[in-house]
Amino acid sequence: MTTIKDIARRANVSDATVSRVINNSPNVKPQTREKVNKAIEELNYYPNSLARGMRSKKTHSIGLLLADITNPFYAETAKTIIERAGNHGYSIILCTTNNDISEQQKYIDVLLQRKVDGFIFASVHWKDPSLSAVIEAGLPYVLYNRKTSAYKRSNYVVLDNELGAYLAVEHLYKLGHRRIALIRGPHTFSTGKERSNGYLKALKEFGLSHDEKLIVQGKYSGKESYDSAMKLFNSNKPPTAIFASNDLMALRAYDAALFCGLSVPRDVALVGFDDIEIASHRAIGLTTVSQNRNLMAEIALDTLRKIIENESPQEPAQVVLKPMLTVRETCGSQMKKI
Amino acid sequence: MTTIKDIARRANVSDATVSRVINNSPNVKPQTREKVNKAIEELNYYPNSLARGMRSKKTHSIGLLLADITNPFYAETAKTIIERAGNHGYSIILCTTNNDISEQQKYIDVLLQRKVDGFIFASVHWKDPSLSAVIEAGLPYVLYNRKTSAYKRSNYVVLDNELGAYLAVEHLYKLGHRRIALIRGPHTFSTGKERSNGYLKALKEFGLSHDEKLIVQGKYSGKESYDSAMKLFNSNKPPTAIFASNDLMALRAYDAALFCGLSVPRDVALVGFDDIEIASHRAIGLTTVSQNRNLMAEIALDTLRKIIENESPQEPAQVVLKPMLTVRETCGSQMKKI
DNA sequence: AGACAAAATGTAAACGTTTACATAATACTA
DNA sequence: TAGTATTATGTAAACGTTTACATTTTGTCT
Repeated sequence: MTTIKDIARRANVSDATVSRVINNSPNVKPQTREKVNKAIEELNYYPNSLARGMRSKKTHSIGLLLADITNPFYAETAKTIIERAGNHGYSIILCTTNNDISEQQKYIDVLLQRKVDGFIFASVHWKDPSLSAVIEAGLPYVLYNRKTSAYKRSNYVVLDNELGAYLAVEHLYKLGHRRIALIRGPHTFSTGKERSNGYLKALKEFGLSHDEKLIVQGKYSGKESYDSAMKLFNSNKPPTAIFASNDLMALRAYDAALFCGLSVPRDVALVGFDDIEIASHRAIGLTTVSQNRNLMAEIALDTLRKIIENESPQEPAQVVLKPMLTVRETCGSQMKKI
Repeated sequence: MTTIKDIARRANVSDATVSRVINNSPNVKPQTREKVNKAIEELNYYPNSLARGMRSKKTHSIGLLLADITNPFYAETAKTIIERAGNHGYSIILCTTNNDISEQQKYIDVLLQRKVDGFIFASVHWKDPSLSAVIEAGLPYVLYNRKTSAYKRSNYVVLDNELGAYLAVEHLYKLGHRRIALIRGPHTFSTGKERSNGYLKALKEFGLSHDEKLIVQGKYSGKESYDSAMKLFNSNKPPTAIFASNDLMALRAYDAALFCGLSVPRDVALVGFDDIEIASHRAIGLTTVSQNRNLMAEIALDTLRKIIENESPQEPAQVVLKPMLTVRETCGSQMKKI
């Protein structure tokens, strides 16, 4: 391993000067800089991040905690974050929690040991004690997509989920649907809760009765939503439309509908949430609540970077983005006459 | 920050003893161990990974380089790797290269500075000089999915892509198809090349003429495959079946077919490669070459871990897994009579 | 040319561990 | 019980940087 000392010896300067060159310190004679760079080149030297971090208390690494990287929503936002971080000299340590708080806790501990400069969470629960370790350590963090009740002064960037859900149901209502079901996401997450709220709000506003039979459970990934949709279709008064709390769930419902021999949208209309890539495929054509994912991820990263680099304990950045409805084929323009 | 010294003082032992406790060294009196653990508990101490890595030359971190995390194939394998690594005390630093060699080179440099214990690559090109830095540094690495010609003695775990493609074309042939097109992946990757080879081999074997007009270009992600499929459909002798080099490309072709008013599989049959999650959705039903992704990712990680932990420079581990064809709806069981 | 300010460089400590080696405590043997 | 082997603990150096401070060099002004 060639170290800063080797360079120093070769260039006939002190370690400190080499360090100055590496760090682009202004006060170094151009001639010296050149000498040092030459030695660096010749010996194929690159600095040791561990030693740097050890001394300077900055590792230029960020912990990113996601529920599930196979959910396209997270994959796409992670991509944005990783690339943007890389462009600014930060590396991303990626951890996936499977929505398990104790997993998250475990990863937070690991990342604290690794001395990350900050955290980005897209994995928090509404009740989530695990952030306390981060806060005690005094490390900056930003939440995206999901908020938590545990720390009101968190930095976050989220969507107006209630509005999104409202728009979805409104659309269905205007198409003539009156029996609109909800496959709700887990209420242990702000997204699940808020989207359910938006659904209920719309029902009330349009004078539709709140029928508990039309509300079924789902998880954001996995097969549960499929079974829940089946339950809806097999009930004695099935819905004419379904709003699902995310696209993955909507796709499961779609799958279940096809299994039941139902046609979408003729027999049942479908709206999802997230606008993942596949939603726009012509074989799917999922109507969905869309959000500017890139923007969300960008804001999350930039906010964190600003906090890390300024160290200024300003007011928490709390951004709420507005969703819009992207209309495709799964709702049709007419509802089936019953 | 509470350090090992604080613990030592509190427990009335030396730093070395604390270190021994932390590292589960055998030679420490149970009573002492308890004393130390108590102090650790009380002061809420956790060791500093940077300092550890600095001294012990092991960071328990692994660099994972992928082309594109939004491709479900990579997302799913990454998930497996991240989780499995976490279970063994390793953290994953994730980098995405967008199939750009210079990006890859850049990330390799960063990861070398960060003193990762090893690399996992699913991003290598067939001609790929960027690994040389890893090899010079003497760090272990494992390739998965793609091989490279640059280093014959690399550890890798890949699929028998040629066989996979052959199976796909064979299936189409047996269904009666004689004009079978290929949307080929970039030949700058082993996967693209090998899958094309399998296609050609099958053509030859079944006595089908090799028609260059039936072979079009695609990239593994992005819209290019859509345009290429359009070209096929708009030609004066369109194919009755298409084999695409991965599922994402097959989905693009599917989309293009629908845009052209073609029915799948009545007007055109479709086979993909990878068997990503959405392929099994009933609205899609993509026939595809499937592989045991979990297995591939598991082997990749376990192989790397073994090398890291044994340090033994054995024979390179070179694993080739066998694919199988998963038949769904996009081929039908009959071809259209022309 | 001399005095002073500014710029460039050097020195050495510090960051928080692990580890080779030395030493002390304990257990075992005859 | 003395002598020895074994186990437990301590000491101090080392890992490769950065940085506060000290020192030297260079430049500016009269």
